[in-house]
Amino acid sequence: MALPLSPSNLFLREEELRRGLDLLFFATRDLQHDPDQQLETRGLGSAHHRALYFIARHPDITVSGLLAILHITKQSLSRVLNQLIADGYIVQLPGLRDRRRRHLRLTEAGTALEAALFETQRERLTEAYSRAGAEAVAGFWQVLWHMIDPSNQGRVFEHTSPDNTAQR
Amino acid sequence: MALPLSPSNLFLREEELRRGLDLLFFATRDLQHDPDQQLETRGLGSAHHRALYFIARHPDITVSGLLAILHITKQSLSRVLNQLIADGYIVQLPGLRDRRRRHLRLTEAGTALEAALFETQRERLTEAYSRAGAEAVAGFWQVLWHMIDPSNQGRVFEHTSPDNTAQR
DNA sequence: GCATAAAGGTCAATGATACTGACATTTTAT
DNA sequence: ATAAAATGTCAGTATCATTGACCTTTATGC
Repeated sequence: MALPLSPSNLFLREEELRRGLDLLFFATRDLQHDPDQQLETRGLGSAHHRALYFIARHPDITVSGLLAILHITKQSLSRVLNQLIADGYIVQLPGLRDRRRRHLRLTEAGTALEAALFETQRERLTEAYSRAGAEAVAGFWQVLWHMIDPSNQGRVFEHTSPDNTAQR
Repeated sequence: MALPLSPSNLFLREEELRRGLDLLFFATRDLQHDPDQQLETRGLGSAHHRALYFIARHPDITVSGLLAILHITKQSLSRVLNQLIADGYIVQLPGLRDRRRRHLRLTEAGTALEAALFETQRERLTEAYSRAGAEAVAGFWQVLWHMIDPSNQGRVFEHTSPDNTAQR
């Protein structure tokens, strides 16, 4: 017969793990809902939002770099990028050091759109952060950080790639 | 000219908000990847997983209740539920008090499948919780909780509906 | 210099998940 | 008796993803 779990480890019981799954589901559900109207009026979807977001986050990221973040196929990404290019939200610039690489960058319109989409999420995020407090936010980051595959953790905040030399 | 932000509010700057978005993306991306092989071998997808999860979480939930959680149309949910019923993972039981309602319940096979899917996520979650510590987990919950629309917060941990009277 | 690999693009077919709109059934409530 | 609620279904469509095959351009290793 096993002893009851010590109180300090109660947060590892199944109910506490499922509570985290519940909260993650509802929070991301509501958070992703915010930019939707904004996107719909321009004939775009969540896939375009994700691409815009990470190009804003990592200026001059290559196609491979974006694929490594999004974990989709290049055919899927290609469709999304071509639409964003056709609509004038992003541009591709061949690399100087390696001209096979296409570095992705937001145009002025793309920067404006990405900022508008972020604005729809800002209030929810600032409300959540300020209601929870700075210490809670630190914990929030910690737990999420450790949920990420260690092999990917290194890439999360890598904002300047070692080869971001693009024309212009 | 505005004064610089006070250090106590630095966590509300845009970079800190975007950091949360980054972490949420990568953590949920990796977390949702875990059950995928398990699901694929049985011809199921993430939509089936979500339904199984919330039926496990809220035994005897009605179709309306599940729709309110998932925020999809009844046509979309119907397809998913019919597959799960056909495969013997869930059953529908008419309500005793209101026979229009269909209460959803996992079968033995459904309970086993849901448990197997949860197992694929358990290690990642326990690792994250224990590496981050109990205090961080509390913060993790707090921030996510405040990200949820207040109108929905009440329903998050409502495990026994006021009318869960189902046959058998 | 030449073979090979890397980075990227494209065509075609398909699958999973979602949507709108319309309509039907059963049961409850007024 | 009629209206409304809860659920189901048919039909068509959109979005986002997949696999597989093939191609071009450019870089690298020998």
